[in-house]
Amino acid sequence: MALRAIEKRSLPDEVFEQLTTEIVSGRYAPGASIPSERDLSETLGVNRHVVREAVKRLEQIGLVKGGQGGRTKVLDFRATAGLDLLAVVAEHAEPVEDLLPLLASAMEMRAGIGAEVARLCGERSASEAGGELLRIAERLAATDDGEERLALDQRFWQRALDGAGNLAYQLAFNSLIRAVHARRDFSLPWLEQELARGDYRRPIAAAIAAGDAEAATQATRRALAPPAPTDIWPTSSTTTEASR
Amino acid sequence: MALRAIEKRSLPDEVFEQLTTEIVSGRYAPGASIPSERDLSETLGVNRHVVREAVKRLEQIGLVKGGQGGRTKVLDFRATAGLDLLAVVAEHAEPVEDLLPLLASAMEMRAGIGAEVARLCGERSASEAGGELLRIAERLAATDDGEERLALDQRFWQRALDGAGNLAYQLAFNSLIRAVHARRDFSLPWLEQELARGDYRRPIAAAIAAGDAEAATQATRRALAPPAPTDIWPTSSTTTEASR
DNA sequence: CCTTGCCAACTGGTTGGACCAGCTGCTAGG
DNA sequence: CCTAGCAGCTGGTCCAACCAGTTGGCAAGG
Repeated sequence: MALRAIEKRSLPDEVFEQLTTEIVSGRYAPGASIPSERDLSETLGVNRHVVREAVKRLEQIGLVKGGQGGRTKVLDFRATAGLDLLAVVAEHAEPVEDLLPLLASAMEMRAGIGAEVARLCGERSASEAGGELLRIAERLAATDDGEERLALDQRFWQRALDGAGNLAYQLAFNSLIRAVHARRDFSLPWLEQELARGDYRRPIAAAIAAGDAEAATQATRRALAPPAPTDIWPTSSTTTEASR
Repeated sequence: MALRAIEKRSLPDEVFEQLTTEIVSGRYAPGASIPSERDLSETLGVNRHVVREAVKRLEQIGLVKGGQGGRTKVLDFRATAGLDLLAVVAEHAEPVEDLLPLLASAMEMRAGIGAEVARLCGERSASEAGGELLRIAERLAATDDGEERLALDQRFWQRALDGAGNLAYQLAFNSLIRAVHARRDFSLPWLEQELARGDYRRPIAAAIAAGDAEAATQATRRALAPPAPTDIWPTSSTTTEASR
């Protein structure tokens, strides 16, 4: 049963990826213009409508800005794009070295909003969420499979987010998850080392169940505190090889 | 000089807005299908490409999921969409009552990541950022104009984010800002009451400048702690009237 | 009767070609 | 030298097909 769903890539997907890589890697610098739709269409050998759709998607996530008449210009995504961009950048970061600080920042944010979500969940729905969180934490402590851990971890936080009742945190979490999933090869080792530091979800679940919001925050902060990235990801061997 | 840039709304923008409103307001429930591109194109009196672009944008932000052959289905955005959706929902929330918890959640998140950003900035670039933050805080304390306060507040956090050196927080901040800007009529009063509670940025800046990360976190938490939404936004009068 | 297989109708995906509308930069006229 | 104006570029929209999957119903076979 090692079968997975086939990823269907449409032509606009393809174009979108190429353009994204060019921009994220800096080959199209902020302020510069990307080629016209007609040029791209000819260069890439696809219809202009296809190019158009890809460019429109770039525009939506805040990588470029177009406008009738003028050329389409590359933006400084750090200033204009939203959190959804994180997954896109993670997927297309070109020197893989650029990827590490990026994923580290995502993990750091995960720790930050995790602590806050634990607090809110403890304050707002300790009794409702507590039991289920404890149950998930138990199963998390029992399994050894990396993929299953990742899934359970996600469910754990999903439940905590429900309890926290904050849409913004919920959506932010979704964005982060997407970024992390885009690079499982890097995120799985991270999770492994988190678990290697001991049973780390049960104290959180217990604090929430007990309605001790402050303790839940502290437990989360302790559990998700990031180590140095180099402790997890070997710097060169697999890395530079993957970047070719 | 009360002139503002004219907002150009393209046809896809228009279609996108209509569909978004239908979905966010729940008239197209999760799991249901939206009309086919051809139907929409005929109903709305625009070309199918226009409809197509709008639907593709919905797909990108995680409101619907399409696929060749099958119908395009509405997703449960709480589970699938990223933080970028917040601004979209804020703009299209239909019973305006739905808007209040949403903006409250955005403000709550702002407080949470604000505290974290202040900590990181204090840890990582106290000396570089401290001075400028103090200067902005001074100007913030000196002005009375709401719009200028909003702009300065944004610059304050922008500088702190630079100092924190965390791309994820940076992008999340951009997303939140967009959501808040989408509803200035609600966010300006919020900021007003924050300021009414006293000079609130200087303690943060001072703590950062002093390199006391923990104090910076605490000062931020205190300054941005949310009051009950009803203390700021009158529940009915202007609200229900705006919803018509 | 239920199952199985197939096909028609419908969906999104892609193409090509045309024209409209706004911006930009060069150029001819002052 | 400056400026008005036009030509040629850009993105925006439309029409009319055809390709390629999915779906659901219908009919043959068990």
